[in-house]
Amino acid sequence: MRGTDHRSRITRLLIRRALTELLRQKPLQSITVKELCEVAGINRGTFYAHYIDLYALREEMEGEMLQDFQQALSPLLEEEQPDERTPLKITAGIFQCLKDNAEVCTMTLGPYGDKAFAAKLINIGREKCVDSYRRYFTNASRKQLEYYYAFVSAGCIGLLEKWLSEGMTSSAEEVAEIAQGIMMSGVGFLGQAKGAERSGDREDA
Amino acid sequence: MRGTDHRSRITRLLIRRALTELLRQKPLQSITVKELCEVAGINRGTFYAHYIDLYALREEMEGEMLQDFQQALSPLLEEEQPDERTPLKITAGIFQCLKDNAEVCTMTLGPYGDKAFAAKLINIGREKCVDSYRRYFTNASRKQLEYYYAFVSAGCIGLLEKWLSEGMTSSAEEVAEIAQGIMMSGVGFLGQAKGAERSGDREDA
DNA sequence: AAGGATAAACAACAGGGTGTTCATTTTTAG
DNA sequence: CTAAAAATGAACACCCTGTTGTTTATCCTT
Repeated sequence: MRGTDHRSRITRLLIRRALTELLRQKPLQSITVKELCEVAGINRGTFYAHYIDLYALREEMEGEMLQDFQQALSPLLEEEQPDERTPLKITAGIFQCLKDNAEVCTMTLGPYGDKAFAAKLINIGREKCVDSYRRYFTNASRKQLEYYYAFVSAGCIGLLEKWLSEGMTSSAEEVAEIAQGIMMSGVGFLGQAKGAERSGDREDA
Repeated sequence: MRGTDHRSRITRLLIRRALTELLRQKPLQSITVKELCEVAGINRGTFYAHYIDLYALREEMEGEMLQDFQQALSPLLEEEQPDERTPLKITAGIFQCLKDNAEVCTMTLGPYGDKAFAAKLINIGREKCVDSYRRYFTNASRKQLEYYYAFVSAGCIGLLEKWLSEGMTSSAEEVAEIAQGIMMSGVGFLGQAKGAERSGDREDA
């Protein structure tokens, strides 16, 4: 990588914006360096002065998103104020962080996103969550805990994709409540089933 | 596509096997026609005699998997024997079908799989499921139903990926029970939480 | 079994993207 | 203002692509 020159920073910004733009339309593998440089309005040689290839570029951007993500999460996961961090607040914090990084989310988790990155995201939370489950559900088998995590982590990303596809019009809290509700109660989240109906108090609009 | 000649069928078999083989190692976009032909042991020109490009090849294979899938599902979804098709049996049938098509599943849903195909799979069940939900959960909003489906369909695919990564050692029924359990009860699937413990009857080994 | 038809193998081609190098111009920083 | 750093444009050999034309092998029919 080149230095912290004013021009260097601008060039890298142009490159990143071009990639974000192009990843809205097609997968990385269908994007050529030449194409990206035309969109960015820079010389092709200049690209190679900054990055080895398109994959290195995406990796850098994903890495920064990952840092943001972990940083935004750390206060929520700290041991110091266990009274403050209710499950819902943690979930809401996660979705808020995702909303703040909407562009990168689209890039990495949208239709032309990077499956490997999604897997990485999931893995970050895995141990912590499974350990946490294990403390509360002492009778569940390790296998059950792992499968539960596999399901709900993928489910959350599916939810996020849906949210993205709708332009993230709902608030982070709202989506977090949905995720929370499903993870906690399954279909129970949808309210009383027909036939077992009662004077319903539910949480929809 | 060429005719049904004996040689043609063998050639196509070789091509398909080569693609399946290569997709274990890298995404389609990183595979060249040249490479595939070397693996398949055929001439590069011969490939173009059968397929337009690698994407057409994959599409054909995915299409066949999709047909298998819908065919395996149709008896489960028919209206004729509604007493036979309990939710668990349907779910088990789905996972059994996925297990029968393990190779294609790895190809399309594994680490180097095709996000678009997963999305297509999800969309197939969407309307049917949401309509079905709507009948049972008359008080839930459309948005809740859609978000619930987005979550659990993605969750099921996440579960499938986990299952695949473990070589599908568990039975289809077992995985179906897990999926069913989570979808129905959320964390409740994991048994009684600590603090609210009672003489537990759970379903693990 | 012979012969016409079909498909595969082979070779050659232009076209386009890659990654690198070099000389040149522009911009930044001291 | 000057020297260093960065961007540019052009050129390059390389590899993959997709196509075409020719030759060889295999098939199906008679």
